Amino acid sequence: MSHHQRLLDSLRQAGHRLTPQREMILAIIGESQTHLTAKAILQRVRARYPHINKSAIYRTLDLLTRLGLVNPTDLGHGQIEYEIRQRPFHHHLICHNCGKITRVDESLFASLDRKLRDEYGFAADLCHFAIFGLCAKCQARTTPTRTRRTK
Amino acid sequence: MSHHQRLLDSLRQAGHRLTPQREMILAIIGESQTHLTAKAILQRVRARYPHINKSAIYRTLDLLTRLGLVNPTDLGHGQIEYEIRQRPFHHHLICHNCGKITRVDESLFASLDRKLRDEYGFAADLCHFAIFGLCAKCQARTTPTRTRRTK
DNA sequence: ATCCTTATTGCGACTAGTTGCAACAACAGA
DNA sequence: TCTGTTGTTGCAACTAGTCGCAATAAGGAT
Ligand SMILES: [Mn+2]
Ligand SMILES: [Mn+2]
Ligand SMILES: [Zn+2]
Ligand SMILES: [Zn+2]
Repeated sequence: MSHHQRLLDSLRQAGHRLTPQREMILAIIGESQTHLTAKAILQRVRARYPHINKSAIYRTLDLLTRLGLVNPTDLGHGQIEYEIRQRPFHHHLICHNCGKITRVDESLFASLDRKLRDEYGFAADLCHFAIFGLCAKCQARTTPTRTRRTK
Repeated sequence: MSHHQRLLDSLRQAGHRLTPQREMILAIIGESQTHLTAKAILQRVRARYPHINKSAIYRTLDLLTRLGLVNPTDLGHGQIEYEIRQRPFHHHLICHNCGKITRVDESLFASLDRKLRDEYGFAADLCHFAIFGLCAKCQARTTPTRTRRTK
């Protein structure tokens, strides 16, 4: 069964209607190998279905998020970006200074997940985090010798 | 030295000007014991200084964030909320289902911090996370006995 | 194939947040 | 205290995202 078909079925099985708008949005997110903004999705759908409105995009993305099919994430680009939710999960390390984004595996969060369950009984959604900080290079640069101020 | 004074000094020492607008915004965030939205801050500043514009609020909050003095966080209420950054850090567990917010200590992230440094040389800003998921009560409710569908 | 219920849509008006620009005012220097 | 530089402000116009509502159409039932 195709990836796209799996998404359509999830929608129907949750009791939602399958509209051409939703089908196209799902096709675009399902095919994409990268994070997509709502604007990018709108533009791509419009290419084949000019009538579509941005509300349908946002409402569909919201629905898919509630169903656990996509992850909305703020990667610091000024708009939310969407990505299909797929195992194995992954996260992103984002450098405040140079903007470099590194993809990391979900296993990093295993111990945090365990602690949250054990100590708080909390079942956390640890499926797509954006973690900001300084990459190795920028740490070296912004703390050169610690003797002289950078201006 | 007062809490408020410490914030003012940080601004000046970083080479920024101390305007009455900034002073009032800092006073309000510094005194607040809770997360505040930009709107709430604007309203409180306006009470004493009616002329102030929302741009000054957003720009000041942005500056304070860049200087590491406040944390902006999306707690799922539809607006960003701001809070003074203070040690010890803390994070929040937020239940998708009932909205309950639990405060947790920064120590939870110690092992993640270590792993990111060791494996990626990444110095993460782990000072104020919002972690969504299901609280203990809501897990019990939404997965009752696993034998019968909920509707 | 037709009908009916109601979920979903497009639309327009709204809120949250950002940005370019000209006027203003902090503050360093004299 | 006065002056000049330039960082900061208010403003207005903009982008991102949300919401209420009337029109539409999905899909279950007959
Ligand atoms: Mn991703
Ligand atoms: Mn907090
Ligand atoms: Zn970097
Ligand atoms: Zn709950």
